[in-house]
Amino acid sequence: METVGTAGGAAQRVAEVLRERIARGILPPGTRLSEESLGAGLGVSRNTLREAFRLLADGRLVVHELNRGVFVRVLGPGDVIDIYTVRRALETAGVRAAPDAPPERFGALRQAVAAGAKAAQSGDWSMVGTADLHFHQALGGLAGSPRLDEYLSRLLAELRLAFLAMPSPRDLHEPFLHRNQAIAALLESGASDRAEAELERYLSDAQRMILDIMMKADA
Amino acid sequence: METVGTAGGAAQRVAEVLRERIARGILPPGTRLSEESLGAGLGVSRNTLREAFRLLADGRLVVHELNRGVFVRVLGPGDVIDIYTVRRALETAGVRAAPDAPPERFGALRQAVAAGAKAAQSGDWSMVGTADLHFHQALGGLAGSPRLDEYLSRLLAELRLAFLAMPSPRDLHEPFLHRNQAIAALLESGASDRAEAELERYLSDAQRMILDIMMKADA
DNA sequence: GCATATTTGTCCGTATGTATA
DNA sequence: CTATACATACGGACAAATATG
Repeated sequence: METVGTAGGAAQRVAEVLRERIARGILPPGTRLSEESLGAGLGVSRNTLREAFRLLADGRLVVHELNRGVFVRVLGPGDVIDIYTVRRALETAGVRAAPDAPPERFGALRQAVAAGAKAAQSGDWSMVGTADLHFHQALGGLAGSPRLDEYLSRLLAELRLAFLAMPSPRDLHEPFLHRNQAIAALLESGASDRAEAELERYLSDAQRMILDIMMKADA
Repeated sequence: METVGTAGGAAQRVAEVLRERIARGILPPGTRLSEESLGAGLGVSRNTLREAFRLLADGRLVVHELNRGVFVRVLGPGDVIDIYTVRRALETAGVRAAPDAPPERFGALRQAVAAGAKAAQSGDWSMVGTADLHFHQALGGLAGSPRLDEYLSRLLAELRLAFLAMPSPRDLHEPFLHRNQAIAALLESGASDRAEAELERYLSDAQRMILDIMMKADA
């Protein structure tokens, strides 16, 4: 009698499932995560579920209000500004490390650019969005630092919450497709200084765009 | 009948207590944190303790080995290199933001420098170490980003684990006292470019020193 | 403002699986 | 290889807080 099939701990597994559902928008921001109903659906006890909640809360994907329960996080303008501040720090660190990075690391970059182009051709703008996130994860990855990777990964997972609230994924991601490609080209040609400057502009523009749409939606 | 006196959740309280004990060296790296013995001493159940463990594990202060329990983390050379990579990214981001930072933020900087000087006078080199960490936390704080603050805080808490393994706190911290002061002075005079360069050198030297001592201790 | 129902917070007992002596 | 110790996870219980009427 084994309810679990995989190894690695039940709480982590449950957290991963919930992370996925949140990223997909199945559990939209603001949703309340009831211990009872979710636990029944996932076949785990309340105790295990609570451990999973701690994991998610620490990743900022949910907020834990005392004696009220956990809710999928809703991002405000302040959060977006904050996230972009740290993105700038981490991604530019990766770009600055590019000259000393082993050539293999550029593979992830090329791959993400290719995935973005392919998704755009088939009109799957949601997938363009994930390819964009992969590209920027790869930018940070140039630093070759597991911790930097992890922090950036969390940050981008949070940012996805903002993407979910955007009305038109196409308007959101299309303008940045070729800019990713341009940054990748600059990096491969060894012009990491210009790549960094271009990245800074990219991030500024993207931040402004998200904030604009957010403000409009509030009105 | 309330066992707890404070508000905020038992798990978080327990995690905070353990964090403190780890930072103080009461629970040295490698120590095994038994669910049973600790729970009895803290007056909380295993369930609550397990939730606290998840929190600490996520902060990398303890490692959670499946079916074996949790242990206070022992840092290897790779961890130190990694931590300094991310420190560089986050702290230089703070320094680069200094010109646009409101003047109040420099107060934490001055305060940390003063605390370091005072602790050095009284020969309390452990306190010099914490003042050093406060100073660098304040450097990152110049960016005005809650998330950057949090990531840097975690990072420095981890680094403290390495400090605990160092034989002579004085040799470790004394050489850097005046360098913190110099960086602060450069920042206040508006020369953030030179401050950034100085900070980069600082971090390189500190990293090398810790690694040297670590290698020697292994032999 | 009050009483009730729901939900969370915490603890305990227990069965099962895994690692180690 | 067996036995012991321990972590993992479940389910039930009760208190406390919150939400609802």
